[in-house]
Amino acid sequence: MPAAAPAAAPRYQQLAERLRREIAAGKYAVGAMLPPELELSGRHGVSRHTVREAIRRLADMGLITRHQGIGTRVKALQVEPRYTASLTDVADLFQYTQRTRLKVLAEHRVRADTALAALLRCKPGQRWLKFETCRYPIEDAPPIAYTEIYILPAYGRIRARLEGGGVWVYGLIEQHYGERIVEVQQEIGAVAIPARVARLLGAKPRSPGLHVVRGYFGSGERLLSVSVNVYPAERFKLSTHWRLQGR
Amino acid sequence: MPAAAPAAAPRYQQLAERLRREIAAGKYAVGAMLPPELELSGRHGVSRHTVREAIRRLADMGLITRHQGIGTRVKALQVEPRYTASLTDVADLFQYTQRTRLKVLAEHRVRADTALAALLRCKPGQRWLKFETCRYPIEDAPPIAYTEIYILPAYGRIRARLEGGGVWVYGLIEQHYGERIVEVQQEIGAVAIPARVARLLGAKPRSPGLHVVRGYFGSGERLLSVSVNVYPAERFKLSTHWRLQGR
DNA sequence: AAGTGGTCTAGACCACCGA
DNA sequence: CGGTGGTCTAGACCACTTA
Repeated sequence: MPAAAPAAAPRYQQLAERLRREIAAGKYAVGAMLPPELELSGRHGVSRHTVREAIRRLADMGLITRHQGIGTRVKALQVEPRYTASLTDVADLFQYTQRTRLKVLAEHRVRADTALAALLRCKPGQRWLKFETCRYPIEDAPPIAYTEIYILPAYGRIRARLEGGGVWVYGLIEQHYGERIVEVQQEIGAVAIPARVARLLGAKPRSPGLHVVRGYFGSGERLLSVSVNVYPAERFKLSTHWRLQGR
Repeated sequence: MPAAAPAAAPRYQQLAERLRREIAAGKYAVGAMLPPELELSGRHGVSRHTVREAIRRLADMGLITRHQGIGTRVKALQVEPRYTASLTDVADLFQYTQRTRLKVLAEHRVRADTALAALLRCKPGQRWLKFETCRYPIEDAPPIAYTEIYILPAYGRIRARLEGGGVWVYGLIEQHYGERIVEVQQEIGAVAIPARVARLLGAKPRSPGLHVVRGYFGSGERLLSVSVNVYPAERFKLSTHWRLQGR
C-alpha cells in the first residue's frame, strides 16, 4: 500500500493559520477590526460556520476578542502561551499510588549552618527540628524513600502523630496549628545515593536516586517545613501534566 | 423601566450544565462513556450542533475526553484544582538560565517497538523521526543534556531548523505547522547515565542523571513530539513553585 | 460494516451595538 | 435602522475505531 497522502488540514485550521499569519505580519494592528464573518466567508469561499470555527481558534489563542454587535478586534499580534499544572491536594505531589507509613529513625534539634541554610533556603542560625525517616508502603516491602523532615520547633507537638499510615507533615501542621500551606517550592535533582542512605533503603550504594527538596510555606511566605527526599531510581517517578490555560 | 426578564440561557449551556450535574452526581463513572451525540440530540430535542457545543464546554472544563470513532469518555467528576503552578512558556520547563544551542548527532526513521511505545506512550508500530542531540550552552562548555527527540514524520521539514541557538522543537512545530501545543506531559526519574551517553556528555559512566521524558500534545490530545532527556546530576535541577489557588 | 466524533454547508432568527 | 456576532436547525460526507 502506498504511503497515505498527508491529509489536508481542515479548512477552518487553514483559515485560522492564514489569519494568524496576517495578524503576526502586521496586516491588522492591535485594536484593529478583523473583517466581519460574512465577508471572510465570501472572500475565502467557506461557510460562516467554518469561519467561526477558525475565529474561535484565534480567540482561544488570545489573539482576538469578539463582541456581539461590534466585531472582532485584534488583541495581540502573537500568542504568549501560558501553561498551568494543577493539584487537587498537595499529597498529589508525592504521587504514591498506595498508602504509606512513616518510620522515624532519629530526631535532632539543629541549627542551620551555611550549607543547610542554602539547602533549606533559610537563614543560617535558624533552629529546626529534624527527623530522619523512611517511608514504606503499607505492606511489607522495602522503603520508597528516605526523607529528612525539618519543621519549626514551634510545631514539635506533631512529633507524636508523625508515625503511622497516611500521614503527611504538612497535613499535621494544617490540622494542629491551623496554618494553611499556601505555597510549595519543589526542587528536583539526581544524586548518587550515599552509602548510609542506601543501607537504609536497601539500595546499592552510589546508585542513582531522585533528590527532591520541598519547602512548605504558610501565609506571609513563612517557611514552615522542609523535606529532603531520596527516592531510589527504580522505585519512583514523578509526573506532571501541563495544560494550556483556558481549556 | 421594569427589570428585564432574565433571558433564558442558550440551549447548549443548559445541556452542558445538565450533563455536568449528572456527571458530578455519579450517573456516569470516571471512564464511562457519555451517550453518543445523536442520542443526546434526540433525547433532548436539540440539533447535533447544539449537543456538540455543550460537549465542547465540558471538554474545555476537562471533564471529558473525545475520540473520533470511540466516543466521549468521562475523565473527571468535577473540576477543583487547589494548587497550581504556571509557566508563561513551555521553554520554562527547561529552565536553562542561558540560551542554548542544539547539535544533531544522528537521525533515524524508527518504528516503535513495545519498549519504545511504552516509553513514548504511543502505539507499537507508530512511525517516528528520531534525532539524537546534545544541548550546549552558547559559550564553549560541556553539554547540559543529551536529548532524543521524536517527531511525527509529517513534521520532518523542521529538521533544517533544528540546529542553532535558542531553538525548541515545540516552537518549530507551532511556527511551521500552525499546531498548538496544548498539553505537556512530563515524567521525571533518575538514571545511571549509560556509557555511550556519558561519553557524549563528558560525564562519568554510571554516574547519576536526571531522566526526563516529555510528551507534547496538540489539540485533540494528539501526540506530536516526545523528547527523552538525560541531564548530568551536577549540571541541572528542576524547580517548580506551587501556589494555593486564588493568590 | 456499523457507529463514533470531525468537518462543512445553507439557511434562519436573535441579541446587541452604534449611528 | 443596518450590521455585527451568538445561537440554532437539518442535513451531508468524512475519518477513525472496533468488530
